[in-house]
Amino acid sequence: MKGLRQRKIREIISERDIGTQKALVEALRNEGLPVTQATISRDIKEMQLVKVPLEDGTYKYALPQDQRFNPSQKLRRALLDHFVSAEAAENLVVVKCLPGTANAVASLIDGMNWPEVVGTVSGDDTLLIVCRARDKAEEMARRIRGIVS
Amino acid sequence: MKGLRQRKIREIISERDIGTQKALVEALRNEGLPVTQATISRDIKEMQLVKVPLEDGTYKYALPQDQRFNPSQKLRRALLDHFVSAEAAENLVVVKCLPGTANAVASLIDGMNWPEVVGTVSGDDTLLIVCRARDKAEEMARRIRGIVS
DNA sequence: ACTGAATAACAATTCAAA
DNA sequence: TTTGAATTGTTATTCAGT
Repeated sequence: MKGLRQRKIREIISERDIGTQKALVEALRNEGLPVTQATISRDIKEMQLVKVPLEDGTYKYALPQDQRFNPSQKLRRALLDHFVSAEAAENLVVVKCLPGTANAVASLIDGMNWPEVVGTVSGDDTLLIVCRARDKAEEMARRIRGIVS
Repeated sequence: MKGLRQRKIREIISERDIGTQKALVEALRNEGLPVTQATISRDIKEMQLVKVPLEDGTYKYALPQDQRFNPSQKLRRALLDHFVSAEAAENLVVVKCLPGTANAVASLIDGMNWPEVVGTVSGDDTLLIVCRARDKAEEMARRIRGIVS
């Protein structure tokens, strides 16, 4: 339950402004995740969310900002959310993701500027990582799987 | 009182880990700034400080992270803390700062990569901004003064 | 406008349970 | 190990005073 809930929390606080844990409890209830404030408080601690005072005098919960700027953290989070599988085929890695998420993952991989990666191509739920050489593809597939495990 | 107190707050939370407003109240008391939690709460809101959950299970107050990474915000903060005066002289701007702070300010100005600036030289409480042309120096002095006003 | 005292609102933790 | 209920601790705001 916890993993799903925490992902949902990230989703909710990214989409709209949530100012209190009570508001977050209600938002989660509406998403079919009944939970109490005590649990949310623990989640916030674990996820290292912060309550940010806004210009307009209100507050909102937000993701820790260094994670927002750190490309490999972003990729890790994206993979944790969307990754299904990764397999090497010749000089390619075929990465399966949840429907509609392959593009997001691909652009994060692009953003890593890994030297062994020539580029990526993505569809709806699958993306290809084009590597410089066959042996690099195997290594890359392992790296991707390693990130989520 | 407020300006000084808020600067002191920034100083304190940068130096050591402060986990609650009560702890901050005490720290300020020790610095000769008697104040109550209510006021701290308002300062935190105004300064947009956040309470960050740390890896070790504790919490600490911290500066908003985008300010930490934003060079012009950093310069602005440094100037608010340390700036005394800025005057153009030929193609130079002579910037006076509080004792011992000129170096810090100079390196932040270097970091701005302003095209009209050739470089900076700094002593203990004075720094020179070397501009490409005389008319640029006047403009630069105005810009510096503008930042703090 | 700024502040403190009191209070309300909110968040973290304890304790017990599954 | 995870959770909720109750509790305690902490923080935001109200209200009054300067």
